[in-house]
Amino acid sequence: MRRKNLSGETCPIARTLDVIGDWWSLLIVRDALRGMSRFSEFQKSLGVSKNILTRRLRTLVEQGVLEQVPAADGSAYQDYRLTDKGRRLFYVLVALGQWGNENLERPAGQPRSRFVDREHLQPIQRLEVHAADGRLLKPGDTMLMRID
Amino acid sequence: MRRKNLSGETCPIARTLDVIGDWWSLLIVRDALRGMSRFSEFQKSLGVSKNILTRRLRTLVEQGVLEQVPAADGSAYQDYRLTDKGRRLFYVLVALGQWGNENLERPAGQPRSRFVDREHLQPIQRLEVHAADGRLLKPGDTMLMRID
DNA sequence: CCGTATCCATTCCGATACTG
DNA sequence: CAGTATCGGAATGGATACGG
Repeated sequence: MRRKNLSGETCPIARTLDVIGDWWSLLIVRDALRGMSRFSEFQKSLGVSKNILTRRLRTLVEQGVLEQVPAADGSAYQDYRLTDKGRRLFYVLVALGQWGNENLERPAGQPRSRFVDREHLQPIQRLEVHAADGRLLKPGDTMLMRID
Repeated sequence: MRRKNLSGETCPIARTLDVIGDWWSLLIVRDALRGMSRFSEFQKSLGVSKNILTRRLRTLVEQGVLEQVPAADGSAYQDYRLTDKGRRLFYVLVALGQWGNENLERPAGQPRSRFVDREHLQPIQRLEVHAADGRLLKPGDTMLMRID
């Protein structure tokens, strides 16, 4: 049988995973956040074959995460740009990157790497989760899922 | 050919995706954050077949996201508990959930759902990213990846 | 340079049947 | 209840060749 379709789930996490719950999609968004927009840039950065890059870009466009605009350099092709919706995946990527930096071994001799905002060159220090009453929530706090 | 192994990448996002960059893993962690620990609980919640649940649980244990402890109720089986490392995926799940709630359609008639901390019953209000100089970073700020 | 079209290998997922 | 074993179908990823 085929993989389950989560788009009808109540849980927003499940619905999100249905959209970008794969590997390449999030890495493409990462590169787009770093300013990449051309097919060849993504391909070079990811080392992925062209046919599957095509497929991923297409579904990201279909889902409104990316949009195609005529290339800025006047070439016959398209630029792939993040939509606002796609740009908001920023938080997801920061969370993934922070978890990796703090919880996974770096391969020997590899430096650390993280997002920096281009204007002020300030690296990201931390990610905070605030409750409705203003308190800061920590990973240890027991959670449940509430239906509003 | 087989899928690329990202565990040797410099980018922490890529390394993280190598560990939990699939569907079921993150949904299992979600349920574990909600307090689930038993095989049957996960299976019922996820609607996944038992053989693949077994596989996922095993790899999550291997990667140190879950650990097996003797069942609290004295039965012959195991409880699957989040390790600290696994518990820190909290931020990733909050980010995914927030993105889903704010950027995806809910299926018709479905209510909203989100994490609430069990003690104070406060729902999560927002997620913030702070730069090293204290400023708040927004999705629109252009980012680049810096190697430290 | 930017893709599309094939083809093949592998992996993944689900159903089912079985065990203690 | 908590798995394991096996099977088949589907989706995925990669190599490669081709076309605008």
